[in-house]
Amino acid sequence: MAVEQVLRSRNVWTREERAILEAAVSEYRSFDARATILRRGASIEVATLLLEGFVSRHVDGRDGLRQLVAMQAPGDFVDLHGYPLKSLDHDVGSLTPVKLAVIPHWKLWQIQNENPDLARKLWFLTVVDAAIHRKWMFRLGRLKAVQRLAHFLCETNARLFAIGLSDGRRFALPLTQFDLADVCGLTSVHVNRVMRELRERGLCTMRAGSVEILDFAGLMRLGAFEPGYLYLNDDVVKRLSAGEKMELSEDG
Amino acid sequence: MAVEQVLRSRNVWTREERAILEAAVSEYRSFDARATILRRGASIEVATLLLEGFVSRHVDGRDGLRQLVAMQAPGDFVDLHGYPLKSLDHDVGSLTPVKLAVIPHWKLWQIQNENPDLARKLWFLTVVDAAIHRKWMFRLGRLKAVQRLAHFLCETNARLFAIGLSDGRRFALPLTQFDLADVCGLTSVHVNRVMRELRERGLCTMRAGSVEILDFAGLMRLGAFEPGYLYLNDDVVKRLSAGEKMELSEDG
DNA sequence: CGACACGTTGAGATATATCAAACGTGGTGG
DNA sequence: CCACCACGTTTGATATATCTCAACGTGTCG
Repeated sequence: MAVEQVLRSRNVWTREERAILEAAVSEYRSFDARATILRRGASIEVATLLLEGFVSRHVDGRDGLRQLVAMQAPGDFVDLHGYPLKSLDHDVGSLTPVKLAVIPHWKLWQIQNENPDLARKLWFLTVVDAAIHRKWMFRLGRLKAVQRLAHFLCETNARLFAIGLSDGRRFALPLTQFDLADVCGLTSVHVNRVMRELRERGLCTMRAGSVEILDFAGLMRLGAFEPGYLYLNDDVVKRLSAGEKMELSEDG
Repeated sequence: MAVEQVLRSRNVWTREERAILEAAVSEYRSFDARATILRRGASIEVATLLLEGFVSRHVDGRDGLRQLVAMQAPGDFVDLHGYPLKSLDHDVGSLTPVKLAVIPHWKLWQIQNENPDLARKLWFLTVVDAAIHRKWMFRLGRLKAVQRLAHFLCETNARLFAIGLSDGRRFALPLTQFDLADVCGLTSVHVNRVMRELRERGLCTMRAGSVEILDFAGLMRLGAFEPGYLYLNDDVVKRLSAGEKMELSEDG
């Protein structure tokens, strides 16, 4: 059912693998918006697949300093890093109401023993996370505020496009300007001014949790965005730059 | 020989696992300082273990913008992410003269099939990298310049201590102020002023590639450094905070 | 209607970048 | 041995990006 469905979006799983993963689910969970799903340091024994909604992974300092280190969309595992690590170094929280599927680590261990091919795909997902982390470091360390926002919006558009949650130009993004600030290492006040600049330059608007990209090429140029690091399928990238709407394939 | 040796430092490998990894080495390589080891986008078929020297992993933008995303020390794999990814999203270069051991991906594949326990330890290494990436994001996004340097120096001290390359207070760090700037998302001019501040506050000095931490507790406090995200052994962390010199164990 | 969360704007403060120059210092060639 | 150069460090003056503090607007929900 739901798991099978959500795993179709990315083109990485075979039908058989989707079935194995679905069979490994021990439990389904739901959370309200803005709930804490996992607290840093807690030891964990399950992996969590996001079925619906958006999840944030963030590092908190004292003084209420918060840095988002990842935003997860449906089809993503939110804490797969916890399988080799045993406990997480950061917090996980819901941005919207979410539905999750829970897979116990011991079932992943079983999968690892019986199906190394599938194991390597799970490993792959965690290193793609790491690749995205690296781009975020570049963004935080070397881009100006307006470029950081531009880059993040391009990235989000591409990722959501790949799972059918963006048509290539518009998508729902349930983040406040405070959240965007925590993504980009800025204050919410400055995010507000930068969003105005993006609007005035005719690149992009965001109102009521809904993003519309008016000039994707211009936004990509401004944010120095190149999608390679997302490790999406070539055809997705092509359709995205062509502005076509993505069709979900029936099998991988 | 060399591989066996360098893998002893971290306490993660059993003697047998070290032997398996050593047997998987197909080749040894050396590079001069400041050489390019791997270029972004190149497809790769081998994993590389660093035996001697320091390696940088960095993302380059146009305009010569560079952001270091990791610094690797002996015992680290420099491109293990490339095994699931097939091609890397970033560049790898030597900071000093380096010696490397090369393990073909097909041997890792063999290991993955025959030894899932060892496979999970390799996976573990890549997700520890990701955990460090996340802390670097926090550093870049939410800490001030002086805190970023303080945090990086604490981190480096801890990591080098764990492999016997720091006595807990002093270590060789072959980075210029330009490199430190690329680590911390700053300019080299500002790094210079911040290093002076650290010196004047009696926290830390760095001359001729050699770091001396004068007040580790103070430096940790300033940089909000907590070593949990490094996933070091508890006893290493204890000895580090106690200021003891680390002994290398004979077996893991 | 009031309370609350979020967005918007302004004025002024501060951290960091930029540009420019001088200063070691170790190596190299004459 | 000196002259010179390449490279990294140090310092100063000024520019700019971003933050901070404060206020006000706007929509939603009970």
